[in-house]
Amino acid sequence: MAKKRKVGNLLALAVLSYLTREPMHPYEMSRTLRDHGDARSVKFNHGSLYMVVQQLARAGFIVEQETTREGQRPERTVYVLTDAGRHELRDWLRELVEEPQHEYPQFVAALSLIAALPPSEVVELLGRRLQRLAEQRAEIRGLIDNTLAGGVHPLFLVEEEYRLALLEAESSFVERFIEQINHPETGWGRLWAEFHGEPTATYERQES
Amino acid sequence: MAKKRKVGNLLALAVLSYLTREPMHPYEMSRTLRDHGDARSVKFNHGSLYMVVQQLARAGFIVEQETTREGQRPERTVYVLTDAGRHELRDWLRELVEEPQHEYPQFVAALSLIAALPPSEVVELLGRRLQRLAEQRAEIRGLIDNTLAGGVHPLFLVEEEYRLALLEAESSFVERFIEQINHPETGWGRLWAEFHGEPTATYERQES
DNA sequence: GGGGTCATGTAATAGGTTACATGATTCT
DNA sequence: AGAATCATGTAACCTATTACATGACCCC
Repeated sequence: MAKKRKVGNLLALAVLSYLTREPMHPYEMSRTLRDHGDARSVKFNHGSLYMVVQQLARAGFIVEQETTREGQRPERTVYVLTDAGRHELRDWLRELVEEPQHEYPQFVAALSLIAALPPSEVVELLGRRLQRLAEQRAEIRGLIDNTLAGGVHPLFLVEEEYRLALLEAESSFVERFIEQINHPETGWGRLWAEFHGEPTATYERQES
Repeated sequence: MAKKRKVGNLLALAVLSYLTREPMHPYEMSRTLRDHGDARSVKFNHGSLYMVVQQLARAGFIVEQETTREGQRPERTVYVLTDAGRHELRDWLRELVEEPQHEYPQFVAALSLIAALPPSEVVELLGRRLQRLAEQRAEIRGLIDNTLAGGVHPLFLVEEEYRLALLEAESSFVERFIEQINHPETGWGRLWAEFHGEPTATYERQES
């Protein structure tokens, strides 16, 4: 499924959504992206924004409203949403909410090739990952609490709650994985280590 | 963190890893990617593979070994891993296992802008998402079971187990989210609906 | 023996990221 | 007043995706 959009970059989705509120010039979008914290959810970089705006204009989803200039600053072009644009926004959002997309997180790739590292090292690395995951969770939790304390409605933080849920799931997974490698009876570590020509002592079954 | 790699595409990681086993020509890599099912974990497309191979060669991680030709088929160039390549593979893998990377899943973006849709619709869409999530979980579960039945060691399926864990977490999250919208006392639906100028009947508190 | 599709690669195009440019403002 | 940073945009470069090309093999 997942139809091919004329403009596929998710930045474009944010732009469309901002323009439903009021016309804007690119720099203001840029500012909003960062201030409003949406840059945590959508990959953002200055250059791409101008590109995306162009693409949206070419596709007829937005149009130039006026070009103003203050003093000697560069001109700022203000854009407005068209009907087509409003439609695209809804349609796209609907699709994203309804259909889970197949994605390629880096950790998945790493896991699929992880046998290339020796198990002793993997266990160590996974341990460090657990720490970092805990830090990230704490950070998000902090962000959520602070923002809520400022009177923001929790609806505007769902994406952070979601991220948090995923991080927790990942942490549990990693813990289980470590145990599976280390388990003295049924652990995978032994075969794995042999395969690497590593000393297998750590994984040796204790025949008492 | 996350240092800048000379070749950043994860396809390159797979290529490096294949080449630790034996020299190969690009088409064989392509084949392996698909047969071995790694294309589920690493975004793959024919064109990009040749590009990545070029980049790896330019970076000195692999070198041409020989160029053979069978009959009138196009030439096939066989590549070997260099020491630098072997080193890059380990270093990269280590990083990916140790450091969780900040990523931008589509659903996160959608959630961050979801207030742009009216709550009644959102609930419906989320319901459909739940179904699809269940289907995907079933599919992965099936894949895992079949593969295990074929005698493959579970270590080579960790990435699928991981995916599964994430899908489960997402499902729970979505269920909770739906409840939060619908909850008759504390639900978010009401304010949200008003904000959209929707009839709020569904969310009206029943003052009996 | 003509129509698919497999094997194998190159070239054209579009997309995204980094670097550059330059007036304005603020800091010390 | 010079340094740093903000505001605003363009251009150059690199990456990735699609399209094109062509001989071989297989099916009916």
